[in-house]
Amino acid sequence: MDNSEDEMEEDENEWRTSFVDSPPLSPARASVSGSSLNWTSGPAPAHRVILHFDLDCFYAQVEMIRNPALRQVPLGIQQKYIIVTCNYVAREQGVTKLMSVTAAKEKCPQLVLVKGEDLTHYREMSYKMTELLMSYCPLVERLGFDENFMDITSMVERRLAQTSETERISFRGHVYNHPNADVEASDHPRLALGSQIAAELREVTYSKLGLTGCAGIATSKLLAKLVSGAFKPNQQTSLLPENISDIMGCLSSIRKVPGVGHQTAKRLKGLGVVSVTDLQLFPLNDLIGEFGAPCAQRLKNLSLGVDDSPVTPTGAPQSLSDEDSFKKIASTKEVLEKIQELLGSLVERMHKDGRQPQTFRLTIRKHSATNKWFNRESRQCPIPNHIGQKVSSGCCDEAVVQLVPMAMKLFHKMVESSAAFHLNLINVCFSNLQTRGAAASGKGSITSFFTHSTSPGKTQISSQSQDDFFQAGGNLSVDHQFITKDPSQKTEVMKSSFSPGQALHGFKRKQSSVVAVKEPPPQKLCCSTLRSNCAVTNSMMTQRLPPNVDPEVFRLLPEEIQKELLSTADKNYPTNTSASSVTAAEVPHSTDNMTSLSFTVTQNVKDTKDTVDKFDPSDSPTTMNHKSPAGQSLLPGENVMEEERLSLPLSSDCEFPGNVDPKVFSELPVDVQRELMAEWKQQKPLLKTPLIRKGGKSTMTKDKKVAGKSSQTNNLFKYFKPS
DNA sequence: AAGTTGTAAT
DNA sequence: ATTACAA
Repeated sequence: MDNSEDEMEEDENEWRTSFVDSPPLSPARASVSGSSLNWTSGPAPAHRVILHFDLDCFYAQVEMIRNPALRQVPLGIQQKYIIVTCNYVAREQGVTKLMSVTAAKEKCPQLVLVKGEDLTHYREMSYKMTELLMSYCPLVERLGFDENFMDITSMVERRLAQTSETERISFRGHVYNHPNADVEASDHPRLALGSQIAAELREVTYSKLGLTGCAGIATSKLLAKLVSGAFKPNQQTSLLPENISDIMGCLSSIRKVPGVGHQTAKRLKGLGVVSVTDLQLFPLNDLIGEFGAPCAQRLKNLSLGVDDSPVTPTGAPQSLSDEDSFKKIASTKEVLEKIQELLGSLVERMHKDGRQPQTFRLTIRKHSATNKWFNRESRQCPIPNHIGQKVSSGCCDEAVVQLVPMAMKLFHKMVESSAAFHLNLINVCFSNLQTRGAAASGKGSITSFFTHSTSPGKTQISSQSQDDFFQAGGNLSVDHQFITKDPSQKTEVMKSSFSPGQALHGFKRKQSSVVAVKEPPPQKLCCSTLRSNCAVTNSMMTQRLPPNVDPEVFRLLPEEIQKELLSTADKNYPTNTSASSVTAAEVPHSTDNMTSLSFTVTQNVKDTKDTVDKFDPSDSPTTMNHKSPAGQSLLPGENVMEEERLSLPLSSDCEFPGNVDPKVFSELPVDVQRELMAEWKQQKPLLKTPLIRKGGKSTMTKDKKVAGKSSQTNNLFKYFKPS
């Protein structure tokens, strides 16, 4: 324990070096371009402030938003025979994650199950979360569907600079190992400000998306992640440097250290290393012998709570895959059918993404008595251009037809189909995703965004740019001037990746955030509050509300849900005014993925289905009434919405140029909307360089970004039956 | 471990 | 192409 001082010392140094060193690696190219940026010339932050966000029982939350009646019952999300997650009502009754369905039903006979094999809704909500965070600060890294890291160092520094000496800073939420709030926040002003930002972001995700979650605030990804789970659910915790050794020491085994998986743990065990302290004290040289220098050093550092890995913006996914597991597939015919089915939905998803896949991979899992888990084999091959084009251009059926034989070839490379075989799983995957489209390079105005929807291939906002977009001070316009292309870069062409109607996951917003905002935010009172730039005004939305929707109810919904409803209203509403809020039906199958996304309850719940049905949809007004999480009730956020409503011109006030899709328009950040409309009024385009850039770490390898977001069909309207 | 994705390193 | 790791 007397080496804890040393650890911290070391950590401090790590921060320094990492701050100096690492930015040039990833986001830094972006910064190179703006060599004159004030933030680069300003004092370098002493250390980073990293947030880790972790949404509460994510799949269950999404289902509870889709059907609020589920909020009051024990709910489990079922994939095959497993409860992958469950809500807190179920947890109180002893249900846990990854419990078998039978065990869960024993523990909790009234458990309501929702099938969760189709990840569409989860994926969509997940990207909304990431996008929302990105609208405040571009340095967001996803970890799975329900976690995000964020490097808010520059945001914190800015707030710190704005904070007067005499102002008293305090922590929000918990502080690890300081149960009585006996913390002198002024000793840790950056972390304290980080905790405030975290709290505001959690409020915003609740008000806009209806999602609750935990946050950890610390000086590295490792620590932020470790501390975020200290208080659950829906709470946040900060970790002070003097408590690093506490939190590391508390871990029951090295397996708890993020980055130490099953295999690593086994090898460590072979060396007699089982606890975190074992690893801390284990001779580095011996460790190197087993793992090699880089890995060994990293492991040792992790055990000491040292992690200088940067938050690497994730962007659009690098691969899309679809898979299914099953008891047994033993004939070529079944294989073919399964592959066909999987490809059907994968190709459709790929098409919506808009990029063109260049590599196809087939993965299988063979049944085997021993080592039942982790025997996946795969084969991959290039996709001929003409087939890839069919995928991205939407000739899905034709594409599938041509892909199936390719897949079967790969299959035969792995399985002697003359002999008997027994498969447990099949996975199909597109990777090497290429941004499609010819370019339209220097579209000066972002209006081009609508016409041929520029996709920010590797576009990366310079990291500092619009974080704190709405911070007070009103010096906002400053940032944007810097968003110029790096002349030294090849400044690749902005590629168009999707057509206006297309729905993609996405990061449209990324590029729009690059737009300059001429006027400072209307109010000063937003000083300490976060404001999102992606709002659609309430009034704008209510105008377009279908007649059977109670505006009152509608207004109470999270903003994103409202948008989603609106975006699908035209399609769904007229035909689909349907009735019951809960349909008890078996999820048909994956072909149904894209078409009917209606909520379903599985058969095994027939017994409890009545319980659910009892909840009249007309309850939704109350259930959906999001009050702020911790009962903090009316917060800055409310004012913000008010402000935005007041300050944003309504869509009806302004004629769109013919080539502009109002739907797309409505999804833009308010500021961009405002600006566009100003532009249209004056008919004089402002000069906005779309900015491309990239260069990230591995110059070439990553082609991130792209995509817009998907507004899937969905049946949320059924919760708004006119009462 | 179970299930369905995704990334990174080898 | 495969393994490891993560949620």
